Amino acid sequence: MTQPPGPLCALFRRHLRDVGLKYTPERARTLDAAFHMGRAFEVDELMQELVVRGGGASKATAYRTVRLMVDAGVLEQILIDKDRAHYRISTGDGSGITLLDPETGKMLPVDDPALSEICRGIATSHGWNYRGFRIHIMASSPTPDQS
Amino acid sequence: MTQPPGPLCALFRRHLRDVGLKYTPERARTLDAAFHMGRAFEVDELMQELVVRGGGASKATAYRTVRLMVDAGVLEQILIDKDRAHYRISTGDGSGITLLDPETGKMLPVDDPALSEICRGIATSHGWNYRGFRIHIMASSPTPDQS
DNA sequence: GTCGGTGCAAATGCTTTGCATTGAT
DNA sequence: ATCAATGCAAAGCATTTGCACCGAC
Repeated sequence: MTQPPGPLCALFRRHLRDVGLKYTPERARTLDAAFHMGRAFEVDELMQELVVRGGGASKATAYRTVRLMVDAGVLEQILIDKDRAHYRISTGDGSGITLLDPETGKMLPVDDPALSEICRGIATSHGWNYRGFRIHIMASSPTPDQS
Repeated sequence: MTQPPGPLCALFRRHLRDVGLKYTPERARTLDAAFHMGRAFEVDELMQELVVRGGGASKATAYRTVRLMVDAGVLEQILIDKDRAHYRISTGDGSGITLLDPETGKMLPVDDPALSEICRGIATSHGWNYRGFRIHIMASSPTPDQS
């Protein structure tokens, strides 16, 4: 059973402690499952992954746990589809560029320093106080076969 | 009564004709109102604007008309908030940049042709088939007083 | 025994849809 | 008369919440 990397786990545990909740085996399994999705996912898909890994969760619990992970900064919500929320393991820096295939959910974080400068410029030129940016570049990934 | 620019109107009328519907005064007013929002808006806000301009619309009609405008390519849906759909006058290229104040929820769609080129470049340099991009620039909006 | 965890079902809130009425040609 | 537009209320759907029961310390 591969464990998620320490930092994620620590982040989650710290948050749970801060709000007076416990790091239960259930929640550990959910974190584990989220980490092993390896791509953006919906709550539904996370629930399926939990079942596959043994020991599912009710809809209510799944949603509650996902929210906890978002609050903890372990997951971030990404907006691809108006109807269903998608999540992924957080990039952690609040800003980021992500190549994203809307169909498969596959993601690839990329970097481009020039973009952050441009974004900052756009904000200031409108008189806004720049904080950060998030870019989703929608694209079809090369070959769906080779995950 | 300021009319929306011809191209938008033409786009809308053409689509309506294509699907066998009419360009009624009601729809003209809705297009007009959407154009004059001058910012991203929710369906609710569009309904309020319609009331202000005289002659509101029922929830059902408002939603239906917004959908028609999206289908026509006059509006595009922007994904900022999971709970409510936001729309704005289409930039035409399926991509969009939005200034977003996380605290107030205020949004301002902006344009920057250079960015789409950069994003396209990023996607292709990774071997992905570019579709579009979405940029959220987080920033604090200026105080409303000095608008 | 006290707290929090969980699941079920009911509630929410945005959005869509069914249906009867209304209006235009 | 026909065909589409409109409004109301009901339906849909993802998500949240109320509540009762269960388990750990």
